[in-house]
Amino acid sequence: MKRYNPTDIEQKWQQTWEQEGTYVVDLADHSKPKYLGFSMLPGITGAGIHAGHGRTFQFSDIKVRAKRQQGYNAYHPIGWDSFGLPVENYAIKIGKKPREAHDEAKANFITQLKRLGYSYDWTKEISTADPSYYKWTQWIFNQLYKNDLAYQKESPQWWCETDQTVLANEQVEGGKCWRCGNPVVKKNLKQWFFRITAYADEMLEATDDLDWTEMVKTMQKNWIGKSQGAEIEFSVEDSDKTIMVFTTRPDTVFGATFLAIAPEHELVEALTVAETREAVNAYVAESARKSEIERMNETRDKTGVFTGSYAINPATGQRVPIWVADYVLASYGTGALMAVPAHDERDFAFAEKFGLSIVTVVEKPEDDGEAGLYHGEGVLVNSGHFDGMRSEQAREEVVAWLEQEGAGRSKVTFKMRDWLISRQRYWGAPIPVVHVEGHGALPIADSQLPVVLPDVDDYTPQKNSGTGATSVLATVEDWVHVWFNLETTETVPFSAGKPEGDQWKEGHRETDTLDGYACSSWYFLRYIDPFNDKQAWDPELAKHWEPVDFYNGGDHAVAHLLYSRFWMRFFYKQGLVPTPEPFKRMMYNGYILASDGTKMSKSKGNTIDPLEIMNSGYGADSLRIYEMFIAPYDLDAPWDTRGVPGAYRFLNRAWTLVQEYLEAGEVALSDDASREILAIAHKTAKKITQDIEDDKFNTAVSSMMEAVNAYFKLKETHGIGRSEAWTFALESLLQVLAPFAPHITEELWSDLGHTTTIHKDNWPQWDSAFLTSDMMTIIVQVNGKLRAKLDIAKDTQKDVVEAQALASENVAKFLEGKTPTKVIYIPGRLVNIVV
RNA sequence: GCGCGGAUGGUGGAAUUGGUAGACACGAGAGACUUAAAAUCUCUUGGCCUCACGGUCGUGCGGGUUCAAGUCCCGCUCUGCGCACCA
Repeated sequence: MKRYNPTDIEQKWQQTWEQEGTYVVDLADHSKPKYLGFSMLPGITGAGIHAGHGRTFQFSDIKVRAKRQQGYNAYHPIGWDSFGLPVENYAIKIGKKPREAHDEAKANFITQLKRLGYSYDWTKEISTADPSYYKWTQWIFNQLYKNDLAYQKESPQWWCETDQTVLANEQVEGGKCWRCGNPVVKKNLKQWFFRITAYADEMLEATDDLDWTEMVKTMQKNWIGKSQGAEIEFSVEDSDKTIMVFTTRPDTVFGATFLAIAPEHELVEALTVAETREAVNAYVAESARKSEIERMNETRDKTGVFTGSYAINPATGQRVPIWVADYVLASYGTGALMAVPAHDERDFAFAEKFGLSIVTVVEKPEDDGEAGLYHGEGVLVNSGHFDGMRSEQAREEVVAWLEQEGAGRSKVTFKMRDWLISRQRYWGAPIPVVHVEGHGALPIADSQLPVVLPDVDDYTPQKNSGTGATSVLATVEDWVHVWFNLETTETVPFSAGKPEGDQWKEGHRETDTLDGYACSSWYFLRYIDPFNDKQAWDPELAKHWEPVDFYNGGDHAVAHLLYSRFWMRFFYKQGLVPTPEPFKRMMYNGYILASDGTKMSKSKGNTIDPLEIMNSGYGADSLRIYEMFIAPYDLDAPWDTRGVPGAYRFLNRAWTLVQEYLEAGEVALSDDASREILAIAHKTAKKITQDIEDDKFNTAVSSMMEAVNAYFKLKETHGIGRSEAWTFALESLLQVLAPFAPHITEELWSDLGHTTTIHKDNWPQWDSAFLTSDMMTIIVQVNGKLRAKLDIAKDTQKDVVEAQALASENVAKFLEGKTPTKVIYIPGRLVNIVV
């Protein structure tokens, strides 16, 4: 009998697929329904992938393979997240130039991915660091700029001293840099931003309707962080100045007994009186010295200092002291708040510490134990003509009243900030802008894109330290220094000499580069038109191919997915894409943990290299089966070294079935035997189809194992060989197994005499006639406990079933002669006898 | 602190969404084949009582609803993840 040798057959079929272009897609072919699915763009952060990454890529492979077999024009594209900090830091680590380090590592990635048998269309591979790609990233920057969604602003921003660059809010994780893990500090810098907040509200609203893993949706909603509230204006006593505060509880305005403003607030200086000047200056200086992280992580002890000024509470008309306190964030709301110590924990702590007055304005329900502080809803007191009103209602009425008085209005505030996209690092797409003295920062004409990243010998950020917060590009004089045409927005090198005309001005290129996340926020659109040199993509193709039908990954729950949604929404408004949301289905998958239960990581040396598993003789298919079988997709699961051999045993049994079938010749089966075999075949085909649709890959595998086990038993009782039933059973098994184990199924498919690939237009049709039996199993319970089972004809009437249930031996024993008080019959399922 | 999950055999995990708890796999044990081993095949495998038939307990803990609860409700414990002085 022919033996199962994965190494031989896998290599053979991979070559065949490549030669025959099995997975190559004609993007212009719209004759079949389309299916576009892939996993998050792999980044080059090391020399290759580990088993956990492999699992991630396989989810989309299975989804797309199944659709391809089901007759779709199914496209599984691949590309590389080549630009950005991860790649550059990897290059620094191995002491090579980024391009070189990237290309070398990429070769390993390709070897691994090809060996794993993913059905990528390799002819359409893209890389975000190719000038033909980032030309369009820069073009998108220009479009955003034109639509007032890209701007430059000086403000305090997160700065990573180790990586020598600013970071977006989304890239600061618990006060640490997402790449190097070192604490970050706030620095006041002039930076480029994308105005993602312009779409905050509509993205938030669209989130609920997405078919995405719930956790990711929740995280995104929290990140956007919408708060409905009001802005209330407090006038400063003996001054024409006013302080605007934001609050979500305007109903408590009568209880606002002091104001607290951030140390960075613009009015700190003006509000400080002579007697307090020294103390305030010291406090502000100390706050500035401390990083925001320190302020956060230090004790939650409230600190602050009185400015000496008072404001007037517009509701009560009373004067309230104005304090400077670092628990007020300059970057949220208005950087100032009205403190209502009776109804806010932080304000309460502050008031207690500094002996400020506490006025209750919402009555606490009796059953709420906490003393002196109540932040729930209730009935208003001490609130003038609002007394007796419920706080929910008062919230609106107080705002209406303040509005009438000209002292406030309702206001929505978001936690999400604009997306900081400039980086002081070399390895990224240059921001296509020239600074011209007296004219500001001006984008370069689309026709002159791409602004090519110049090659430099030493790109490391250390090279540049001391020159300030700019990238190493600032040192490339002949690249930076240009003549800029104010009319055409074209540039020529400064060294070429000044062209004719007053419109040509001396300028300097922007030396910051775009965040790598910018490059990966639109690649799903380039996938559908990867060679277009006239436009980023053809909107007509986008109409056909977008949105992405299936997307998955185990990271970037906020940043990448939020940015991509923002850009897609922008493109939608520009009429460039057919939908505002990029990913129809987004599956957020768990990780493979090392066998010790910790996260797999290169630095810990606990990674599993898929090549090693495959080379040890088990091959890609066994690895693939195990990776799907190990756990449901959304769970983290520890790697078990004995799992792959287990998967191999299953494939080997499937192999044995087919080989025995081929060697046996024809076999005559009784009708009952055929029916038994076909019942399993049809049931399995249906179950796997549904499981793949529902992303239940682990139970899909176990169902196939059950089928193979059942066939092993049936082959003993009825014999195996050529026959209608066995042929259908084995062929349908191979068809549903093909997305999981593409090589062995292709080999066996060919052994069965097929001359075309199993991987296209090949999916079993199940017949529900085989799924129903004319018998049913009825569970018989007494008082809810299982006592007997009945196998009876399906059309048996209710009273007959009940009579038989009552009559069965074991049941009678438990009835102890008593008459049942109640008999419950769930048709086709169970009888419960209550005594 | 707030938000979202999770807790089922020795292990990873199933369970038609209120209806046979523990599918499938790993591990373990026994047997067949073999001079022997590997591979392969077959059987057993939640605890306790019983030669068996069967019984009994059992899905983190304590209550509850129901004919019936792993599943629903209330109150806890532990745990993973995210956000974190967001007014």
